[in-house]
Amino acid sequence: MASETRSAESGNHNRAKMHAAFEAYLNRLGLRQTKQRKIILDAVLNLGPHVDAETISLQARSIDSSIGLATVYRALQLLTNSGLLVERQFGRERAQFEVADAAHEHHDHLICNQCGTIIEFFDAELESLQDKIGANLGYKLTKHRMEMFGDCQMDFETCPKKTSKNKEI
Amino acid sequence: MASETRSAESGNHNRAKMHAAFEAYLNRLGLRQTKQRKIILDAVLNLGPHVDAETISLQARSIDSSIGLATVYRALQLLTNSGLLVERQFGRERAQFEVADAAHEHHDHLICNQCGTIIEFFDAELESLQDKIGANLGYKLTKHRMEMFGDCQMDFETCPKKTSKNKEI
DNA sequence: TTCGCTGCAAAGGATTTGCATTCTA
DNA sequence: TAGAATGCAAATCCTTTGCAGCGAA
Repeated sequence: MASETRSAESGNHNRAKMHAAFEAYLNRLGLRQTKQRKIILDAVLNLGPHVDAETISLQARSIDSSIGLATVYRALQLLTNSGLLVERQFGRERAQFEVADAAHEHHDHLICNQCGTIIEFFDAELESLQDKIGANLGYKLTKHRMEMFGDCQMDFETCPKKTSKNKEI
Repeated sequence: MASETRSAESGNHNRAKMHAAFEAYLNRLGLRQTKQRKIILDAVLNLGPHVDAETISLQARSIDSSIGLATVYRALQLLTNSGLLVERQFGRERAQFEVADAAHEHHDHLICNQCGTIIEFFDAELESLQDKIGANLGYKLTKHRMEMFGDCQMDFETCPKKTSKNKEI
């Protein structure tokens, strides 16, 4: 009702702004700009909102096949430290990186049991209820993570990822 | 307010019943009862409500030093499959096992940023709000996971685990 | 006497690190 | 040119697997 959903399409963030922010971050720390880092950031921006390092690596390699996986991980760490990306861990699976869109700084996830599709949403009522619960327990909350699992209306037979995300975590 | 907390002390589940249930499970599948499996179940019951495989292994080895880590992992898998334990993954850290207490089938977690203390709680309002959000997004929820992070009142200087749990996940 | 179990060691998968070389500033 | 960054391979960390011998039923 009060929840707003974020679509899964990419490219709704300002590419130039992201690159500028990354460059600024690198400069601030006296680090260097390299073509690999630019390519890796582009790869993240080109892919969907939830990507793992291997996918990013493949995308980056399609631009420059010499880019090593270690470089991808190192760049992702920089991007995460700079605040441009957020790293998330769903269950035991490989880490997922997502663009920290300033317009949607915080959101939660709804994950389809069958196909693994991840829907992002924000719900103000949920946020305030959480703060209230934390306060009742004597804690001042600094952050939280909430993942809901459910069944979508996809054609499960053809869903490429079906069955893989349905474990207890 | 409506939230109920579960204390972190161990031993509030019926040890004999757990062993009986495990034996029944093993029998049902034509598997064998071994002293290792009994020791490992005991280790879990003796330790707190959130234990990792290594801690369980150490506890089990203190009873029988010949028990191998692989045996611990295999037994934990059986215990998880039988429904007696639930395996949880917090961030990138090692998996935590917890006794699936029938009286508290579902609960969420509040984790202290400083010391890593895990508080379990259940809040009916939160549960129903989550279902509502899922329904609004067109999903029928099957389960969810919610983790809140906050600061407790412990003496941070002496807290053995401080700083280790405060990463973005 | 069967096989399921065990312990050990080796294998796995994701991520990190060491190091000589390459390249940015 | 200095030293940061790269690519590669080796190393980690947690967990799983293969296998020969052990032991429950």
